[in-house]
Amino acid sequence: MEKTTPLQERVVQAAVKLFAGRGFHGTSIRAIACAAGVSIGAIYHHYRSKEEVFLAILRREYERRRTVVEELKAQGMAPKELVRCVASVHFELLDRHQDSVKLLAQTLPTEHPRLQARLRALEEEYAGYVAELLREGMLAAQIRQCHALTAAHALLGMAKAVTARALEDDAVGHDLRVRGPEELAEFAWRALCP
Amino acid sequence: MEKTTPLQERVVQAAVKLFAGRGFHGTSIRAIACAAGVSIGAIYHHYRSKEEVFLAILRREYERRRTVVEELKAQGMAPKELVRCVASVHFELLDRHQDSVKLLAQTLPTEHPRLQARLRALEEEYAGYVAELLREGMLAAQIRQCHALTAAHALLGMAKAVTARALEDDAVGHDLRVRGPEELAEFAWRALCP
Amino acid sequence: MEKTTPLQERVVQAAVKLFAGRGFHGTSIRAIACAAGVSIGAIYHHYRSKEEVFLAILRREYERRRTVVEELKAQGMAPKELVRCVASVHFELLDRHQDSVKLLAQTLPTEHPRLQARLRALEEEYAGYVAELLREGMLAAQIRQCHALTAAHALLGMAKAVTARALEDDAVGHDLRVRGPEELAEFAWRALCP
Amino acid sequence: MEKTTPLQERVVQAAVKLFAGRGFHGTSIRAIACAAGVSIGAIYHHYRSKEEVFLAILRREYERRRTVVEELKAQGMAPKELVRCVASVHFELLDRHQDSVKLLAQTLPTEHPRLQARLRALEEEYAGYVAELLREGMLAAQIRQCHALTAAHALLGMAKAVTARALEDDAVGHDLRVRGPEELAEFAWRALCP
DNA sequence: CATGAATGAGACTTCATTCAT
DNA sequence: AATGAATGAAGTCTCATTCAT
Repeated sequence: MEKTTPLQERVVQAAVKLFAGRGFHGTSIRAIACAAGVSIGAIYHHYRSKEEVFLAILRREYERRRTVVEELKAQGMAPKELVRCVASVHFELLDRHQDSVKLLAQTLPTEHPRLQARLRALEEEYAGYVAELLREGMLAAQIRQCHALTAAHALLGMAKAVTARALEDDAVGHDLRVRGPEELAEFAWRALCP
Repeated sequence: MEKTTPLQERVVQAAVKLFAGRGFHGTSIRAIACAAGVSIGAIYHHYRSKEEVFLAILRREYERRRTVVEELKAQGMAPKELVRCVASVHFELLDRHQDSVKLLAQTLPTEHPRLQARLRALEEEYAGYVAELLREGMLAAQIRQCHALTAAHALLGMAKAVTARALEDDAVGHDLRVRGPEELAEFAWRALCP
Repeated sequence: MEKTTPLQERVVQAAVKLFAGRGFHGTSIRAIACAAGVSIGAIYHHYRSKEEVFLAILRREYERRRTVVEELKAQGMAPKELVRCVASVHFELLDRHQDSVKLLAQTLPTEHPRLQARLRALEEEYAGYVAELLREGMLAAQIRQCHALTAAHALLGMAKAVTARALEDDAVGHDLRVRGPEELAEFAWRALCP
Repeated sequence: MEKTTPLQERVVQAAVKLFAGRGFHGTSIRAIACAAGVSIGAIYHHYRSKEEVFLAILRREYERRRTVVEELKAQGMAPKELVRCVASVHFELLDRHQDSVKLLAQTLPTEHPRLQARLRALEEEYAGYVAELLREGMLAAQIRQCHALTAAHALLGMAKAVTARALEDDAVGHDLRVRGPEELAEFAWRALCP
């Protein structure tokens, strides 16, 4: 685990909020420094570049999601239930981590040319993790035989899209924040049940 | 229908390729002008800003997708089949329009702060169209009762994610370009069948 | 006298209004063409450049002012009265030619580097004309002995400044449009009476 | 009092010279940066925009003129003498601050559409200050009853025009630089004496 | 460790002007 | 005569990053 200083914590928190609201390019280092109440130089002491700040955040978020699922698994949750959780884990985190959920739902590798490869690797890593879960489920005959990685991407893609829509502040958004998790879990389960 | 001059056609074609490869921010107007073999001024003669070029492209692409589905519907295709098509329409277009497919699979409203609302509206419009298809399917008892708009976003999100992955130039990508359409259609159909 | 086609008339009228409101640089040829309801090309048929349009207007305005004074002189008005008129001639024209008065009151040779010399020449020409009037007044002992060109510039400068202020749409502006001419004439006369 | 860094001082000095010579639009930020021997970014570090540089200069110049008059007043100079000074203060400053005198003599609110209001406010503020001087003079019966603000604008307008002419590098200009102050003071005094 | 002034490349955009039709 | 699409130079401004203090 990365050790983070209090300053890093402040930077990350400010950055998450800004990146989520205005995207990678819409957020300047200066804005982050300002929002975090630290100097520009201080950020460059801890991160090589703006891109590194961005990546550090995404890494942490994907890690967080894996941890949630890993704990459920450790508690003996069955694969068929895990699939539902993967689908709705964004929603579970919505209350306490709205900004980071928004960031994840709104980030695509295209966000920055030079970052493409690394962002993709991050997504692929998480998709690979989910695919592995699916394979275990297939072995346990709790999930239908299918192309695990495709299914993983489909699963994550749908979760991302619905979450993004749920974050809108309109009638549909409000509705989705209530019914989204269940709808999504149901959707996922039906698509993957044997 | 928008009439497009030959120059506009050249601009759009160059822009699609660049936006798809390097994203909105990674693509400069100069690069587009260069690639299209026109002057910078000529682009601004036809489009108010870089954002307008981007929007014009996306509008056209969504329009194209709607047209494809609309034609199938006109030929009498049943809702249960239409759902499969919506899921795999990106793949249908892959051969002739690789760049635009890539662009659509890689674009999120966050791409540009000032564009967010309009990009979202575009996505929402298409999602609304798909939701309407689903509702018709429900009436015909060919699709299970569900929250149509959520299902539409889920459907499109999964298609987007899988397509994006399929566009990668690695083993999985190649594999997906072959098996993706069927997997996706199956995934969608299972999730939505009565 | 320059002959002007109807098209030129439309161009000049539109240009005066725009130049007066937004200055030389704030006014584009396109805006003029648009406001005049003619094509850009048409403007370039009649004027070599935007600068020529601007100069044509200023020439016409200075000419107009000279004509007004010249007519009064032809009617036998005494030098001491003419001085008052020169001071307030802007106001005389205010009702029918608000835009051009505004333009003249707000234009300085600095408006455009490449125009400086020619604008200055125009101002100098008019100042020279006024200086000549003053010299005639001195000969007739109706005006005190003074450095005529200095006095002319002072006279025109004060008229310009007060007119500019009078054109503002506030309480002082309204007040000045009523009392300005008399105040100005009095000011000028006291400064120049023997 | 605004504290100015050495860099700001260099920027302002270069900017004054350029603005005076080529006007606001004829002077590019790049040219200022070049002439000041600083980077473009450095200018934007200290000023929000080119307009702010321009305004900062004008503010300083008007301030300087007020200070000159204020000091004379503090030394007990009578209103009737102060009027003469206000008229010729530009000339007093000519030796040491030729560029800024030129700038002031050649600047009108129209210089830039978006700046109009603020430039006008600056002029109006100074005119208001002069009007107040005139009112004090009227109370002391050293200046004739008149509309103070009109008189102030007239006074400043004439000073501006004569100064501008004096700055020309021809015979008249040379002549005016010698006789201008006295002529102007005389002109002003006659126009305003009881 | 921390600061923030300074850098300068590069982005978007405007606009006077030209020229084929 | 008239049109307006096309040009491309030039302008303002932003921003990631560096470095002396």
